[in-house]
Amino acid sequence: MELKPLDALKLWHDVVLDTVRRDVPDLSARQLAILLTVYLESPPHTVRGLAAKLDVSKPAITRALDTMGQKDLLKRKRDDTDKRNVLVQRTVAGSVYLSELSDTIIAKANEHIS
Amino acid sequence: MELKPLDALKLWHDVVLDTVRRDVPDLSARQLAILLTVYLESPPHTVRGLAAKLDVSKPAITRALDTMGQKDLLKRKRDDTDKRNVLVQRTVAGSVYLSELSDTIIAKANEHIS
DNA sequence: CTATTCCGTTTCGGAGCCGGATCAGTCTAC
DNA sequence: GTAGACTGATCCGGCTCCGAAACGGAATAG
Repeated sequence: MELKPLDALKLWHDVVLDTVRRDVPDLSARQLAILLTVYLESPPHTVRGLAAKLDVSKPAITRALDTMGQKDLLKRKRDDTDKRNVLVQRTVAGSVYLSELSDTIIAKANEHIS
Repeated sequence: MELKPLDALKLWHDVVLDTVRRDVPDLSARQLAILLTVYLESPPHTVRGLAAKLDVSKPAITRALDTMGQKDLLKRKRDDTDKRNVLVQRTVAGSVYLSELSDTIIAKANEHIS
């Protein structure tokens, strides 16, 4: 398998264009990074941990969790063992959203990679 | 070659995370879509054409050209044959930016696709 | 118990982006 | 030449997001 520079950009172009057009729900790069991190990396995920991993401020994470939580893509849960912590958890809607994104990527990839 | 759903998401995760961290210059999804369209699709590129292709308003394109022009990623040029039109053209800095993006995508892809 | 540290949230002023409506400039039909 | 169509840019009020600082609650050290 071989992914050439032009193919890589075309793939990115097609997927980004797709997400821009069907703007529901449109996530910022940060929000998407948070969503993907929570779904792909092993728990637990805390606000502080996510802020450190993405190298952004804590309020930015809190706000992203607010908006994505409102869209049911993610949910908060208090840590019972240490009630200062907030654990970020997955939802069904979030899984569906990423599943669709995955489908889009694969579909576009098949057009460019051979 | 085979790109599985999980691989696709991991690839997206790695690249998005990379772009979020090195935030200079951070482009919105729309801006990136414009940039990729101008560099990948055949000219000419007008404000109206880009607005139609991305399905966004004209002011959004004008503003995106302002900010990306300020960063030298893109430049405007009046159409000599029809002076109503503005032709969006490529720059060296824009090519470099996309080249680096391409490198990142390929590097991450090689970790996930086998 | 008290002081300190750590956590996530909220406040604050500021900056950026949004689309609808409108504008000035250009081209075209007649 | 004049009316109309069409271009990209600008104005406008509104909305979102930003990070630094301050906050309340929870855990920890002494």
